Amino acid sequence: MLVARVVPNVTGLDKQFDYLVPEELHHLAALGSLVRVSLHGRRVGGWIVSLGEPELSLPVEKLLPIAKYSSIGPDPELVDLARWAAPRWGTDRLRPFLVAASPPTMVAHLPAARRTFSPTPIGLSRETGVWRIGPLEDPLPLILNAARTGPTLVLHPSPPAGRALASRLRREGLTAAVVPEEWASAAGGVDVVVGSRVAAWATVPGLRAIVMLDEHDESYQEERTPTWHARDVVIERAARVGAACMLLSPCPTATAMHWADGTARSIQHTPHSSQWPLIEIDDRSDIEPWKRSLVGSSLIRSLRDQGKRVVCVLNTVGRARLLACRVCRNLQRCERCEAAVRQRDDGMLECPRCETMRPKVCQVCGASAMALVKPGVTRLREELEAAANRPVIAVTGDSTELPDAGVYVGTEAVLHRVRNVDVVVFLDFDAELLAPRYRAAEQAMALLVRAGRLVGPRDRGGRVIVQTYVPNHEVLQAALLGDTGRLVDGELARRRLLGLPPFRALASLEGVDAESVAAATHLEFAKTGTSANSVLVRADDSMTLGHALAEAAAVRPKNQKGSRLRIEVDPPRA
DNA sequence: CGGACAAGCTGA
DNA sequence: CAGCTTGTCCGG
Repeated sequence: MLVARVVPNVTGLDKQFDYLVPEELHHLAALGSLVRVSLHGRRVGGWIVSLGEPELSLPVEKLLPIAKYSSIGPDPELVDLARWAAPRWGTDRLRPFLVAASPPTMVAHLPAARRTFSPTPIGLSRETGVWRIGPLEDPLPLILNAARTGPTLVLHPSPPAGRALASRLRREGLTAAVVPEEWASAAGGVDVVVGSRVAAWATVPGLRAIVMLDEHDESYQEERTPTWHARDVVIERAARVGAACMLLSPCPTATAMHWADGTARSIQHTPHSSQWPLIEIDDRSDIEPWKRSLVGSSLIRSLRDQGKRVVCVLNTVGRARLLACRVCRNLQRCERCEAAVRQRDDGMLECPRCETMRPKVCQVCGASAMALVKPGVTRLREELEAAANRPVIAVTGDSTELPDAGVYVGTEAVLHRVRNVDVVVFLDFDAELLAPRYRAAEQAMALLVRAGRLVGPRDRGGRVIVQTYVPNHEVLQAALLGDTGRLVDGELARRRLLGLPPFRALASLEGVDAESVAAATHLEFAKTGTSANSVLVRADDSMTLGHALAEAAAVRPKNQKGSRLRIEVDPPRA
């Protein structure tokens, strides 16, 4: 009697069930296999997560047989990795991780291996670590080196760029598979498996090396809970199978650098003067604050250079985030809750806290002439157009097809939407540098890197202009000199002092019973903001944190309707 | 999640 | 009290 424990592929059902493996499936059923089982009278899909279970929850004669074998599933190594990842990100569910590790469509047979290199027995441990490379530097040589030692997994933050990389590797004579589309080919065996975040879970037989490109990129973290991060997954995975793990980035995160320090692995530096774009700091600190406009003189020069394509970045949406009455000079606030109101695209004033709306009329004197103290993208577009003497396009998150123009303005999403750019201008970079988020500095640095790549090398005229009131900020100085290494020591010292990651672990809880669940963990926690629905929990390490959260969330009193609890471990915006 | 079943509400 | 809605429980 062979018994299999199955995780059903059903959301909201975090239980595992035992089934008998029929005789005719003995040769097929493996750890990770995708099967169909009948559960409570319906047929559902699921994964075999263990076989020959010694302690059954029910007597064998009560077990149902597995109804059907569906597909080859994740390698057993990845089922184990999922068991590690679940508590790491505060859950007891394996399902989200098994989904990530599974083929998108059923796979009956694996294709034969196609490898051009025979795996060598030599270890690659000396390659393991963080590689700081220039933003404009080609990572291909590093990838080829890794691939020469055996099957290699390459992670790229953007799926299209990952596919392009796979084509380049094929042109170099290597076999490559892009996951999840070519999951079966990857599982059959190729030289290089390429993919984005979810590729951290790809089945790669004989894995020898993992190369993560742009480790700093935030798309490596899953937005839905569990909020797993591909960087932490590949570090653990590489350690488990004895593969090399190379994290590449022009601006590695403090977490990556701490890992490199802690495991005593080498951090490689490469020279990169020519691989840094030209960054120009527009110091605005000598301008009287009440006279300031976000359209500075350096920006105006670029706008009037009709041959240049210019992208302006401002992270304020709508017409304005802060307004003052031109007559009585009072700052405009919500008549109900007193929060400062913002002006929407349609001109209405809206409270960002309680959503109360009113027309553009001063709540003190009734005048309707307003000064836009903190203007948004919509207003800036008009101002830029007047200064540029040519059309300016506002790029919002949802605008689909972009009209062709010489000048664009938008939130940082504009950096993902526009191509062939000569100049990127950050209108209010201090909002990024000084944002009240513990990762603000590295996030600001990552923005400069993205902008730098968009405009290309300095000898082709590419330029990034940064308008700021804090020109000596260490992020700006590091960017100016093309040396992000100098940032890390200070950043790590600050994080250690404040008890922040990577030295301690954080999770944010959101929902009506956030506070009671936080209390049940017996960990340190604090309310964030004004609402009791949102708390931040802290522990000495992420496993302690995750286990405590998974336990507390599992036993929480099943509250009435709408008691959704969102657990975000390693919250990116905290 | 989704089916089963029980308890609660409504209208004649 | 039939006929319907709403809530709670449970699955191998």
